[in-house]
This record gives sequence, C-alpha cells and structure tokens, in this order.
Amino acid sequence: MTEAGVEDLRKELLFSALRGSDGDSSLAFTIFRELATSIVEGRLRPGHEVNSAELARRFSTSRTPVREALLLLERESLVIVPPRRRPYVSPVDMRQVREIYEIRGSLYGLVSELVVARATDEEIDGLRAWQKVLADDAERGDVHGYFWHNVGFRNAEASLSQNGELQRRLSSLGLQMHRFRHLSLSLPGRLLHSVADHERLVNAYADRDAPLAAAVSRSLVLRGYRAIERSGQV
Amino acid sequence: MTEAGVEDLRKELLFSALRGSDGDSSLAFTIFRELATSIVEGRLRPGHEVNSAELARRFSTSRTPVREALLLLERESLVIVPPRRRPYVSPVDMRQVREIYEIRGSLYGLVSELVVARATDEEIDGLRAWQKVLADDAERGDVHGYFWHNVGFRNAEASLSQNGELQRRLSSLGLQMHRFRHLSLSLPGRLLHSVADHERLVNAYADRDAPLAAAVSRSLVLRGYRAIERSGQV
DNA sequence: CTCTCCCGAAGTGTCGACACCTTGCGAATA
DNA sequence: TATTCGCAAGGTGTCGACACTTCGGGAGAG
Repeated sequence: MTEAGVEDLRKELLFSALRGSDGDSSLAFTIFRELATSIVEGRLRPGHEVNSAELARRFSTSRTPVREALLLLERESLVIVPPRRRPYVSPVDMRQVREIYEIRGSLYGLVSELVVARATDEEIDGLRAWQKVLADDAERGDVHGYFWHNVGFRNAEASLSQNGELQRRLSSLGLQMHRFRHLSLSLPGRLLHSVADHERLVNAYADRDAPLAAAVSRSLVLRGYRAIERSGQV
Repeated sequence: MTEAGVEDLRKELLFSALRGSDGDSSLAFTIFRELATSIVEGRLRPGHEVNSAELARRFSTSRTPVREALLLLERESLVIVPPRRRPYVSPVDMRQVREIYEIRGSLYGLVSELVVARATDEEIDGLRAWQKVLADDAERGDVHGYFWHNVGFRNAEASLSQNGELQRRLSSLGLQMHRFRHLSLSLPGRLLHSVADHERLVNAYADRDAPLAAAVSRSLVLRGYRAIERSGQV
C-alpha cells in the first residue's frame, strides 16, 4: 500500500460520486470534477461566489456546460444556486455537520448489518487486511495515510453490502464530509480509539454478530462527530 | 381531513423534493415537476424514451431548460441520461426496490430515535392525531386516503427529527418509492397490520422508548417491502 | 436468404447572442 | 450629513443554430 495507492483512493472518492450522472467525458463533467475537488479540498472557501461567465472563460467553453456543472455540484450540496442570483460555495455550519454525521452513522450501521448477512468469510478477511493497514498507519502516526486508507475500508464495506443505492448515497455523503472530516482525525488520541473500534468491528464481522457490528460501526462514526464537536472548529 | 387535504399532501410530496434545487419558478423546474409527476404516477412507463426536442416543442421552450429538467430528474433517479444517447425513464426492478426499502428502513429508524430525543409531548400528540386518521381510513377501507395520510404522517415525523438533510433525503427516496409503493398497501390485510404498527410506534414515542420506536419504525417499512416482494409484481 | 456496409434521419452537446433581473454606486434631495 | 432614488454594469435564464454522433433501414456482396 504505497503512497500511489493513497493517491488512487483520492481519485476513486471523487469518481464514485460521479457514477450515475453524466459520462466521464463531456465538458460539464470535467468542470464539475475540477470544481468539486477544489471545494472538497478547501481551495474554494464556503461562501465564495462562482461566476458562470468567469468559469466559462477559465475553461474556454461557453456558459452552457458550466451551468450544468453547477447543477451537478448543487446535487452534491457543494454549491447553492439561488434563482436569478449568483451561485456560491455552500457554507458548512455545525448544524449541518451534525446532520450529516447522524445520517452517516445510521447508514453505516445498515452497511454493517448487510455485510454480516451477505459477505463471505474471504471478503471479511479482506476487511481485516484493511484494518491491519490502518493499525500500521496509526502506529507510525501517519495521519494522512490513515485518513485515506480509512476511506478505502469504508468503500470496501459499502461494496460488500451489495446495495448499490446505498453505496451511491454514502459516497455522496462522503464527498461532503471530506470538507471537514480531516479535522476529526488530527485530534490527539483519536487514531488509537479509531483503531480499537475498527478491530472490534472486524471481529464482530468474523463472529457474524450483526447487532454488535451495527452498534460499533455507528459509534465509530459518532465518535468522529464528537471529536469535531469538541474541537469547536468548523 | 378532507379530500382536498389529500390533494395538498400530493403537492407537498413533490414540492419537498424540489427544495434545495432551483427556485419554484424557472422553466426548468416547471418541466421537471410536470415530468416527475408523470413518472411517479405511472403515466410515463419505465424504459420510455424522453426526447428533449419533442419536450421542447410540447412545453414551447428551447431545449436548454429541458436539458436542465432532465438533469434534475436524473438527480432523483427518475430518468437515466446516458452520454450522447437518448434519455429514458429509469426502470424499476426488484433489486432496486429492495435496496431502497433497506435504506428507507434504516433512515426511518433514525428518524424515530431523533423524534424520541427531540420532539415535545405536544408534537407527539400531533403524531397521535395523524395515527387516528390512519386508523379511521383503514376502518373505512379507504386505501387512497390511507396512502396519502401515511405520507403526511411520515413527513411529520421527519420534520420532528430536526434534521434537514435527513428530511431532504427521505423525501427524495419517497419520490422514487411512490412509483411502486401503492402496490404494497393494496394487498389484503396490509392496512390492518400497518395500523397496528403505527399505534405501537406512537405509543413508543409517548413512552420515550427510543430503541423500541426505532425497531417498530423500521419493521413497518420492511413489512411494506415484504408485501411487495410476496406479491411478485413490480 | 443472410450478413455487411453505407448512408440519411434524428438527437445530443455546445456555442454565441439577447432580454431581463439584480446589485451597488453615485447623484439628487431633505 | 444622512437618506432615497435612479442608473449603469454585470450576471442569469433562455433561445435558435451548428457540428458531431448515434441509430435504423436499405442496398449490395457472399
């Protein structure tokens, strides 16, 4: 699992949110991906106004594909497009963070139940492999690696749920979450707690204990929320 | 609660899915609402090809607003827009039905937990009032009324969860679900089971019993799924 | 008779233009 | 000086047009 592997996960994150929308060609989608990345990674600040004419110049296109890109961004709740007014990068406040974490906690609880019901033993071994990588990252204090490998673990779980709609919704939520999620893991002591939870989760999978897996999975998400809440930042 | 009240709920259903998108004026949105209604109510069959040029003629506009409307429909998973190909009304298969019910069950479980935690006693009394209307509909065998009052009950619950993101996602799911949900309730005996579950749910609210409320709420959704599954129709 | 290739009809993606609306600055007024 | 009104600049929503792609049928080869 090299640094290149981490880079792949980064691409994958944005890719999966795309699925079900336009093809990956088309100007609109290219612009969408570019802007989505900028927003998620914080280069475009909340509240920043996005001007369709200016974007059209920047990407050397007309305003039509830009408009469509803005609609795609709105669908991911990254941009707000008020009627007849300038679109702007959607703000993130503490309330929205809480709301998203609540939803995510519930849905990952569901994922865990479905994994218990549907994954093969080999697939659960695969999850354990991910978990080992996480433990290793934590031991080395590699927050960046931990962050993205965690994304990988989550994606793997979601895929094992055998519920495509669920996967799509989670990746959409994930896109939004990555605007503030890094805050959670950079707090001292978080990594070790998180590692312990992951281990408990994988064990619950191996024991085919659906209620326990769901509870651990959910508390894992909520622990992340409480960390952000306590830090007071957003 | 007259027939007009039912009609209002119908509008509300489609309205709430709109929120967060374009304003309610704008041609694109008008076209979106019109087509969404047609699809949800079954006048536009799954697989039916939608031609942007023809729609433009029908609504006396250019193709630009039509294209945007199609993107909005795609966001609600009502239409599939393959790149460079004709868009068509998205098909519904048994797998997708299962996936959506699984998600909805989980999210309504969350709603119930949040209602227990956040709703006032008066608000819970309000839910009991809805429940009484449902019981009345069931006794009279009024499937149509029951169907839409059920939507009202669900919306009321969602609103009490004090989680706007959750509300938005549920109403989006609800839009999709209404393409096949009516199948569930028209099965014999369903209404009475459903009424009993609603009563247990409201009682759990009154007792502030979060785990019970969540479990009942979820099983209520899943029972609907199993009814469709057994009927074999889609 | 079947299969392949080609071509025309039709549809999509993109473009530049135009009218209307919003917004912020500055002039006119009290 | 503070406040209101009006206007100009800039932006959005919509339009009609054009090139490229896809799809289906029909001609021609085997």
